Amino acid sequence: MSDPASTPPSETAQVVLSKAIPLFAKSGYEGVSMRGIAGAVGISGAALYHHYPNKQSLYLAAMALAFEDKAIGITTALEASGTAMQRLERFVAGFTDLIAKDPDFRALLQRELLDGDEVRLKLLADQVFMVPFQAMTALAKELAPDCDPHLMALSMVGLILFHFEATPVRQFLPGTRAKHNDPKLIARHVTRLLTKGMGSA
Amino acid sequence: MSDPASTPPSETAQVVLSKAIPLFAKSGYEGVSMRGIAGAVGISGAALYHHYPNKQSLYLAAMALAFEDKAIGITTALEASGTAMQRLERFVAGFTDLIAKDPDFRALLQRELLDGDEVRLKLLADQVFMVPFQAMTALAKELAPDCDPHLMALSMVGLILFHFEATPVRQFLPGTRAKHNDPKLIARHVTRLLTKGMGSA
DNA sequence: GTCTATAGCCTGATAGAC
DNA sequence: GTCTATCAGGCTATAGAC
Repeated sequence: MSDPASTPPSETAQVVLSKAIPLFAKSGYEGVSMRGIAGAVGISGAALYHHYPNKQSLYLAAMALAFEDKAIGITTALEASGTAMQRLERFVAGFTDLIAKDPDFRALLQRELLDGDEVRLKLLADQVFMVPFQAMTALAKELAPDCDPHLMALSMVGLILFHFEATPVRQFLPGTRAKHNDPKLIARHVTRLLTKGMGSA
Repeated sequence: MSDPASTPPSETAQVVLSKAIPLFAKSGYEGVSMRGIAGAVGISGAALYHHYPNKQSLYLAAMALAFEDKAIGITTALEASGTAMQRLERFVAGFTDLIAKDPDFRALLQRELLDGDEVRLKLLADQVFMVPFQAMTALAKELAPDCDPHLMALSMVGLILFHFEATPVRQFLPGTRAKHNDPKLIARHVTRLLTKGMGSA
């Protein structure tokens, strides 16, 4: 059982989640079977039900682990010292790096946006986005006082995320270069676009 | 059978696709059964196999139909007369409208980016993005000659798309307003961001 | 805590009548 | 072109031994 505040989760229960996360990221909830997870862990399918009452609760626990602590890295860059511009630059670099280095997190994020129910979306919002989002809207108010800060914060996230979402289709589009996969280049591009727009000033 | 260039596809074969598209958009490939599609059409599961040899080919035909003609609306705005700025504004408004008015298309686009194999991604690239993407990079070269046009074109798409992708989670984020769902407002926000950035100039 | 065995259901796909 | 009936196999979940 995964249980809040009574007994600590057993070691195997944690291992199960760590093996399940990449599977769910790659194939989604319906594309992964309990047998498949059990096989990855090295136990039988029935043993899973000793740790989690059903597939849904296992999945929810996996999401909770996959999203754990993700807010911290995003927020620190936003709340660090420096000018608003410097904080923006650090946030873009940091979030780009996070997405680039944790493809499972990115895939699960995309999947939850498509298929998440109220409970799962609230988990995602509370655990990942709530805190940094407020710092982002605050930053937006500073840098672009005449823009809607809510829309601006979403634009920041989407601008970065989409360059990675689009990776699989980019190879079929004209003008692709290997460098377009480089997180550093993407971060520089996004920062420039956010600060100056397309205007060549 | 769905067949290229020999016999025209039967009327039922088309109806099957039009019923399958919203189902695949809502639940994904694995989340939709042949029986489910058959039920939506009003025929038995076995009858489907008279029109399509298996589930995969039915899905592929559904994607081909869902993506049909999507490039046209996107491209016309880009190739219309007027200044580069006017073309950008029309493109953003047009693409935002397309995404807002065809949620199935948006969902299938997201799903293909997550789960599409080479064949399906190439279909998506060729049928939807190839032509407008070239017009977009050309526009980017005009408006932002010192930026990478490939990255800029992707940024335009992602910036618009993400505001709709994020809709289900936005309700749990601070500062949400009903107006943030308005395509016109989103288009205005994106246009402003693309042209001027966050700078309050 | 893990196993084997299995129930009960749903799946994609086929056979053959009409 | 559609039907009913069916197959073979995968699925979640449970029962009960160890």
